[in-house]
Amino acid sequence: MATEYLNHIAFDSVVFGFSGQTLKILIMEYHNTGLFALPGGFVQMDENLNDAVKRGLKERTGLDNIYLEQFYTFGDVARYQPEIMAKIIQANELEINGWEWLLERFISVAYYALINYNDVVPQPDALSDSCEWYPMNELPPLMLDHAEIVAKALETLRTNLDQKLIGGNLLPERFTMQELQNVYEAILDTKLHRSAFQRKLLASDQLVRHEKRFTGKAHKAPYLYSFKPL
Amino acid sequence: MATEYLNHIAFDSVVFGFSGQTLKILIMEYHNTGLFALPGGFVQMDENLNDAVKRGLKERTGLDNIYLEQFYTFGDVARYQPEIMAKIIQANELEINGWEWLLERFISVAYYALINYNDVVPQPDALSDSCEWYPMNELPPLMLDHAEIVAKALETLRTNLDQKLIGGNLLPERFTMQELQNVYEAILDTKLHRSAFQRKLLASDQLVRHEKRFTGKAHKAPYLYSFKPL
DNA sequence: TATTATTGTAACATTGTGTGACAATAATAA
DNA sequence: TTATTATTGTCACACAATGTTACAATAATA
Repeated sequence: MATEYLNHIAFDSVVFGFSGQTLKILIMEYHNTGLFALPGGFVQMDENLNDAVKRGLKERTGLDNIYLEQFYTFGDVARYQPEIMAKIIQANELEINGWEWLLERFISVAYYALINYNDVVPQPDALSDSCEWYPMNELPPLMLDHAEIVAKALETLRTNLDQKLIGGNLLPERFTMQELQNVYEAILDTKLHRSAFQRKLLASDQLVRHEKRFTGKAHKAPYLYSFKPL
Repeated sequence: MATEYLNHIAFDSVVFGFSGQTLKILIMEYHNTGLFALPGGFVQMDENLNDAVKRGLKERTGLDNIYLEQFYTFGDVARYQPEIMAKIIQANELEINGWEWLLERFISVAYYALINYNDVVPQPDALSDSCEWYPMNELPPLMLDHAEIVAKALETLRTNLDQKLIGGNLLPERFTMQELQNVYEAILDTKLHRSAFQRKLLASDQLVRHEKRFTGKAHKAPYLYSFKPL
């Protein structure tokens, strides 16, 4: 057990989803501790770092092929707080023997993921009793430096949003222009001009227009779009 | 010795300098091995990751207060090649005892730095017999995945260049507009329009104009500029 | 004093975006 | 059947940023 993973190295994932006009992320709660944390994990001895993160996400979300991007590695000494890890181990009634490696200092490589909220039923891991969606403005207090990790993830997502046009990863395959605009507004936390937004995205040559979606409401039906495959 | 550093964790630095119209980086050569590598190092048990990198750069360049940015963490299994580390240890006629930790798998956190070429006399470390500037297009074959690290550093520098206006870190305190344009052209590997470049940088409100520089040439003398302090 | 090379800046064209307006249209109400 | 309502797709205009060209200013030389 102790030699299964690379010591001192962890990863954490900020998994973004979009539902009800707001941006949400996955947060786990550890058994009987009141401790909330980002879903994360460790790297097996014979495993690529990126593959370890994909494996972790697969376990939490059931999804393969997730849009995933590494954004920063957190390595301050201040994140070394063995009491917290000891508390988690004890709350799970585990013998410390075999888990000593968890009590050492860790550097954490952080990733963010964009997934379609409706594709997922979040699954806790063995040490946790829940893995749930939390709106970005209603996060519980997070352990260690996880609040800082979330803040940097959002900052990176915002700067990458326009250049990579990745907003669509938070939506189902087909979506309306209004839905896509809602995603952008939730991420950037600003109102955008409908006309300019539509013009810009159509001009980007990255969308395909499909059939209209008739919702039964008394107004013009919007077209559905999807992103062109790479 | 073995417990002084965090096992499995390394850092590498891509140190950019500018001289003779071309972008250069620092490369080290290990004693009697023909192996070339980026300057890097390891993180002490009680040291922040970012501080470890600053310490490493201070040893190679003598400079404090370097413009430094973390850009990616490399963690593929393929970078685990203990033969190479063994070769370096043997070439330095060291006993393997005490250096076993170097033969394990490492994850490397990569940073790039921008420094004023003329401020530096590169210093090799104990295992190396040289630390020298190499033009970007005349790099020697680099060990492990260091060529990939350099490529990603340049890519990141290019995308960050405009938004952060960091080009000035590669120049002396005062410089002409032409010199600054040369830096941008070397980094982006494209020609820029003199007029548009000058207009854009003056409009950015980040430059201070100083006295002219008289070079003795038969033409108008350019103004010197410096970046406004943060 | 004319010449030369380079610099600082203006002028115009082109492109991208902010802002508002308007016709098209899907359902409902009269 | 027709008017009404809300929303959508698109256009028009204004303004800002950038590409492109031109030209006067100027430091040294011929």
